[in-house]
Amino acid sequence: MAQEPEPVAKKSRAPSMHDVARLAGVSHQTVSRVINDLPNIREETKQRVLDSMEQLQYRPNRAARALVTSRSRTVGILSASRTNYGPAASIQAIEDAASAAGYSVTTASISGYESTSIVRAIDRLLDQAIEGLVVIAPQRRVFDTLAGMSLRLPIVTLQSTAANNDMSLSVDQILGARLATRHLIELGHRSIYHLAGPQDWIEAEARMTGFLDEMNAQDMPTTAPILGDWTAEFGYFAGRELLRMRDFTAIFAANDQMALGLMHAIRDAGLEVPRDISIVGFDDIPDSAHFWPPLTTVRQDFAELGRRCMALLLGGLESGEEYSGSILPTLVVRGSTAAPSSR
Amino acid sequence: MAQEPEPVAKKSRAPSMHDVARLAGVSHQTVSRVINDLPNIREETKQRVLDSMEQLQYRPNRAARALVTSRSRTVGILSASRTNYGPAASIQAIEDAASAAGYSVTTASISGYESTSIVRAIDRLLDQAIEGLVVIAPQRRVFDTLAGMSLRLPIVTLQSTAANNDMSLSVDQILGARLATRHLIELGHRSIYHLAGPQDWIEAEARMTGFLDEMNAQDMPTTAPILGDWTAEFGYFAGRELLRMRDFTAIFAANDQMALGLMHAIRDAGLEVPRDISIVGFDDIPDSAHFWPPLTTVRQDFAELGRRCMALLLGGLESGEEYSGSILPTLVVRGSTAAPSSR
DNA sequence: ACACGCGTTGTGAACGTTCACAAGGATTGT
DNA sequence: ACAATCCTTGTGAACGTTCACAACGCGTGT
Repeated sequence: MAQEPEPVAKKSRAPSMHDVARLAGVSHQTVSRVINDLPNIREETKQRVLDSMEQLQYRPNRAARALVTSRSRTVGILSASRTNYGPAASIQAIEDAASAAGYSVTTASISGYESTSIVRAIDRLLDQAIEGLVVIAPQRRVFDTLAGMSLRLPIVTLQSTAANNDMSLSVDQILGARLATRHLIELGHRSIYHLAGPQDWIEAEARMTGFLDEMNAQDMPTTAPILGDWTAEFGYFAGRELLRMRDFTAIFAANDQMALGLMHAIRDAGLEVPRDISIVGFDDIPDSAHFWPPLTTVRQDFAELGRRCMALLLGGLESGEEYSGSILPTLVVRGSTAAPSSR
Repeated sequence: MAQEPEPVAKKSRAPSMHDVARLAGVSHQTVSRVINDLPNIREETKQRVLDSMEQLQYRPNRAARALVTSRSRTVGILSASRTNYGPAASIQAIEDAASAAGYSVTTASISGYESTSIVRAIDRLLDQAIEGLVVIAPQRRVFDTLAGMSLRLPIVTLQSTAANNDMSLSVDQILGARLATRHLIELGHRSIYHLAGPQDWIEAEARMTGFLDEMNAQDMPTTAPILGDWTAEFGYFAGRELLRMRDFTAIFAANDQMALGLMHAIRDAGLEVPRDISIVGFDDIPDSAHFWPPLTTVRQDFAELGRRCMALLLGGLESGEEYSGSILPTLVVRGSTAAPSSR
C-alpha cells in the first residue's frame, strides 16, 4: 500500500497572524494592534491589514491568546436540572449577555445527587480555566462542596438567599412565597398546605420560609410542609395522599409543575379547582396560563436574572467586590384560586 | 508612593509542567508522558510524578495543549429555543456524553429570526475552534446559512430528516406523525385538522408530511394545516379561531404545548376533550401526563438522541464518514383521544 | 540646524504544552 | 565479552499570540 502524499496537500493549518502580516506587508505586531484595536496606527495601514484578514479568512487563535494572557474569556455555569424552564431561561440569558461581552460559556450539570458528581462537574469547569462561575438553582450540597474547594474565582449564585462570601443574585423567593400565601389568606382560606421543593435546595427552603413567615404573621396554624422533587409526577402522588384527609382548602406548591400534578390528583378525586381547593404555583412558566384551570402563580423574571447575573460577574471580574441583589417577584392571579366554598 | 512588592507575593501563575518536573526530579517530557499516560515509563517514576502533581495541585493548561495540537477538544451546539423541553433534554444528554469522552461543550443559540443572528452564532462557535458541530431543532434558514459557509467540520443535525451531506440523526418524525394520525383515524375520526409548527422548521415540516401521508393513504380529505409557533399561547388562539367552524372532530398538534393551548380554548368554548374533540400532541414532555385531560402524544427519547448524536460525532471526528440514523417514536395513548361522539 | 518628542512600526522573548528525535542504561543473544 | 536491541528518559523546537521595549521618521520649538 503506497502511502502517497495527500492528493491535494491539505496540511494547511489555519492562517496565522504572520500570514496576514506578510500579505499586508507589515509586522505581526501591527496585525495584533489592529485586532485589539489599539490606538496609534495609521488609518491606511489598518485598512490594509483588515483587507488581508478578510482575504485570508483569518480568525485569531483563541488558544494562543489564552496561553499568553492567561485569560480564557470563558465563564462556567454549574447547574442542576437544566430541563426545567427556570434554569434554562436563565442560562439562555446568561449566554446572550456573555457573548455580547465577548465571553463564551461552558456549562456543567450535576447529574446525580452524590457529592462526587458535583466535584467532577466543578472539575470539568476548572479544566476550562473559567474566569468566573455562575451557580444556578443551587443546593446546599453544592455550596458546601464549593466552599471546601476555596476557588480563586468570582462566583455568582442565582436564586440563593444564603449570604456567603460570594456574590449572589436572586428573585426574592421569600417575598414571592409570602405574596402567594397572603393571597390565599386574603381569599379567606384558613387551612393551607405547602408542597415544598427538595430539602437541600436553597430556593425550596426560601419558599418554605416565606410560607411559614406569612402564616405566622397572620396567626394561622401551620402543618409541616411536604417535601417534593419539583416534578408534576410527585405533585400528583402527593395530591392523592393529601386528599385522604380533606382538612385543607388550599395548597401552595413550590413550583408550577407540582401544582399541575396536584390539580390532576384533585380532579381525579372528583373535586374541582378552585371550587373545592385553591392552588397557587411558583415560577409562571409559559404553559401555566393554559393549564386547567389557568394557574395562579408567582412570576419570576428569569431572563432579567440572567442578564443582571452576567453584569455582576463581568463587573466582579475586574473589581472583585462583593454584592448581592434581588429582584422582586409578582403575583399573577388566574383561575386556580378562589374563596373557599362555605360548607 | 512606594511601589513595594506585593505583600505576600501573589504573582503566582498556576504551576506548570516544569514545576512538577522539577519537584519530581524528571524532565517536563516525562511529566507529559504521565499525563497522557503513554506506555514505556517506569512505574516508580510515574508514581513520583503523580505525587508531585497532587502536591502542587497541578492542572494541565488546556490552552497550551490546544495551541500545539490544534485540537480544542470542544464541540459546539447550535440551538434555537433552548427553553423548550426537547432541545434542553438533548443538550443535557450531549453534554453528558461529551464530558465522558473528555470533550467540553459550548452552546450558541439563535435569538431572533434574522439571518445575521445565525451567522453571528456560528461565528461565535467557530471562534472557539470547535471540532464538531451539533445543530439542534434546525430551521431551513440555518441549513442554508451553514451550507453557504462550507465548514470543514463534522456536523450532526438533530431532528432533521433532510438528507444533506452532513450526518444526521433523528427520531423519525414522519413515522411519529403517521402514528398519531392513524390513531385518530382508527378511532373513527373523519375530519382531522393539523396544527403545525413554524414553516421553516424541518421538524415541523416532517410532522406535517407524516400527517398528510397518512391521511392520503387512508383516502381522507385534508385541509391545509395551520402554521403555529410551538407555543401554548398560539395553540390557544388558533383553537379559538378553529372553533368558529366546528367541522372537525380531532386535531393533531405538532407539539404538546400547542396541544395544551388547544385544549384550553376548547374548554373555554364550553366543549370537552375528548368527548367533543380529540387532541393528539407530539413530544411527550414530562408534564403532558398531567394535563387535563392527560395528553395522548408521541414520545421521543430525547436523551437517547443526545447520546447517539455524540457517539456519531465523536466517531466522525476520526473517520469522517457520513451517516444518518433514526430512532423510532412511540405513541402514548392517554385521555385526550376517544371515538367521535355520534351526532 | 539641532535636539527633542511624539506617533508609528518592528524585534524578540515568553506563555505551557506536544512532537520528533536523540541519548543513556539495562537486557539479551551469540 | 561484545554488539544489538529495547526500554526509559531527556533535549530542543514549534504552536500563535501578547508584552516590553527599541527604532524609525517626521514635525516642532529654539
